[in-house]
Amino acid sequence: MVKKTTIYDIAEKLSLTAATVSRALNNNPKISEKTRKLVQETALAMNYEQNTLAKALKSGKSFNVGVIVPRIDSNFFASVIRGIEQELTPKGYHVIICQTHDQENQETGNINSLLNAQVDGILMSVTNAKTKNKIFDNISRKRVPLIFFDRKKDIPNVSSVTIDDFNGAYQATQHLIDQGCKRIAHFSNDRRLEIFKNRYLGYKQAIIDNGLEYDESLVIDTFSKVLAGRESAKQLLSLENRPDAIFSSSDFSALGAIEEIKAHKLRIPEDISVIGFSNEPFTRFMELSITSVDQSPIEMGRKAALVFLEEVDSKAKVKKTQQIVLQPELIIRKSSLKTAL
Amino acid sequence: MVKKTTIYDIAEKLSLTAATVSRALNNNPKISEKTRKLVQETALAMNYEQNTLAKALKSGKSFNVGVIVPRIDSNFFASVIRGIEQELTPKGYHVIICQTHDQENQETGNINSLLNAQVDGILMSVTNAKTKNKIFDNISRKRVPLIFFDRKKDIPNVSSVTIDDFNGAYQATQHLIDQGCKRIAHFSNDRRLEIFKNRYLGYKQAIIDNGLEYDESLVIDTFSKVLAGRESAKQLLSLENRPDAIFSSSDFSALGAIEEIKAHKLRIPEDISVIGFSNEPFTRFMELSITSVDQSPIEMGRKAALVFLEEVDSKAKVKKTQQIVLQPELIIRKSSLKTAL
DNA sequence: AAATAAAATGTAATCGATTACACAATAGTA
DNA sequence: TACTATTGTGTAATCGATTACATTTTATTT
Repeated sequence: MVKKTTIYDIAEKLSLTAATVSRALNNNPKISEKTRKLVQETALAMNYEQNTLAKALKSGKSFNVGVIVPRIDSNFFASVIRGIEQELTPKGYHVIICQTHDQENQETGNINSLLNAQVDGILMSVTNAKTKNKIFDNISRKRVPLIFFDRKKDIPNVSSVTIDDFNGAYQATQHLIDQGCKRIAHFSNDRRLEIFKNRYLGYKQAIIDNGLEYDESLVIDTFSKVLAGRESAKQLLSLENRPDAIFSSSDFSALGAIEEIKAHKLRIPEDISVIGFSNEPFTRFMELSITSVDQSPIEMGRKAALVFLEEVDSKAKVKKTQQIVLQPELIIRKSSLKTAL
Repeated sequence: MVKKTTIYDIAEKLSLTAATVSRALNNNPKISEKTRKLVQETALAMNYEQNTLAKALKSGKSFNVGVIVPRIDSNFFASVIRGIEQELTPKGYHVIICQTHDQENQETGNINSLLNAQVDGILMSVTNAKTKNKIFDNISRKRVPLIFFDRKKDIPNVSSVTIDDFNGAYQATQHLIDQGCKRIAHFSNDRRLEIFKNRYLGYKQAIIDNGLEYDESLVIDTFSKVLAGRESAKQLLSLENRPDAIFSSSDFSALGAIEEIKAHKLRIPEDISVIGFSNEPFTRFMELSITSVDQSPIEMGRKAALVFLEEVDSKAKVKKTQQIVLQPELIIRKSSLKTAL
């Protein structure tokens, strides 16, 4: 291991003290311009690089930020992370990414690991399961800023950046109605999570506002998986009065539904229209492109990062909690468009 | 900020010294069973948690490992990362993920950031561009283990985990020939990267071994993008003697080719067969599922992590460099299968 | 020139954990 | 009992950077 240059080495070379060198490098005002320049040039010449660990130990900051997501191989979460990076990297933070794979114990483990690694903050999207609040108490006890994005929990004093799922769902459902659909089914998911609850509520409200009949049997609880979507579609297609549209809370289950509908030799969108949620890239790639609700993930990540930056540098005793809500956009494609544009 | 429990707090409470507490917690043999138990119980009761920064400062290790990939929103890289996590997380390491977005300056910046953050190792897949070796000298000068996966560079003393791209390409091409294809085109990419060079060579060898004519004009340099694939396919379809198959070095450009072929009202695989590379999930999802070469990314990640673990703990003066090569698997789907199974 | 203010630098403690070395307590032996 | 091993703890330095406080040097004022 090659010995790295420290401020002591620089100090010795210039017959100064480490304190002076430290101040010169940090542009402390009470250092002469001459010394500052001399030190900085010498540091450069000696290939000096600050030991971030020492700095972190002293300052109590690690300049690491933890991001916990259900998975990274979804375009949505990858894009949120991209947005977070865009704001945080320039500020010197590093983003440590952890995946929960939607498992509660993984979530708890991730949080513990991150806290143990002294992260300066945690930005997360919670898992499907209803996690015990104990671990979150742990975070707040340590005064580590916690910011939820997309999938939040209602915890006092925790900020969040979400989209208006209700409105996204309402728009999608309204579009289906405008296209002439009368019996619109909905693929829901764990409604203990606000995102799924709100998508369900937006769907229901649009049905009611348009004077259509709200039929509980057309609401199916399923998962964000292609196979789950197939199963749920099969269930719907076996109804004696089958639906003429499906609004899914997930692109993946929407895809499964499309596969199943095709397997039944029904036409999309003529016989059954389909809309997904998240605007995953494949919805655009498909031969039969899928209408979906875009959640502006980059924007979401950036906003979450900005909230973190505010909180982490805040000395305020009373934290002002923010609940930012972004507006989603319906991207209309073939799977729901009966009339050519 | 709530004051965290330190070993000094425990020491004071038990009228011991920090040294004893430290040893007791680390199961140092020269501590009495009684003291060890007492200390550990007290630590538990006081909610003691080790300050990893202090430990890292002292040991010179950060227990952070950097992983650099072109992008995380590709199933392949996300899966490699998953494999790395599987091996490293249980050993107490944290994985810091950085994306280059295939840009050389980002790559250099990422490496610098990671080195600055004192990572204990860097696992990476290099960018397309031919990066100057200077930055890599930097890594080796610091004695930070560097392991390449998938996209490597030939640098002395650097281990790598790759797949046998030559063989994967050979298998794919052979399969096309077995299906009766005679004029097989190839979408290549930056052949300064070994993966693309080897896929090209495997393709070429299979053509030659089967006594077919190797036609340079059927090899197109393109990019791993849907649009790039469309453009390249358009180029091929305008040839007077157009190909009857395309073996693409990327699933994304294969998808683009399929779109273009369909736009020309040609049938797949009857008129033109298509094979991709990487086995991205969408290749399975498509209505017209795409034959592709699976690279066992999880396995690749795990292997790379194991190599890292060996190197990081090795006190050996002479590093034994490993070049691990995994075997790919051809996944045959509709886009190339003319005869039903 | 003397007195005072301002600027630059040095001293030393601190962050929390680890560990070589020193020393004390206990056990074992003659 | 006295003497040597053995085992368990304590002391204090260390990792590298930061910073309150003390001290010295330089600049300004009268």
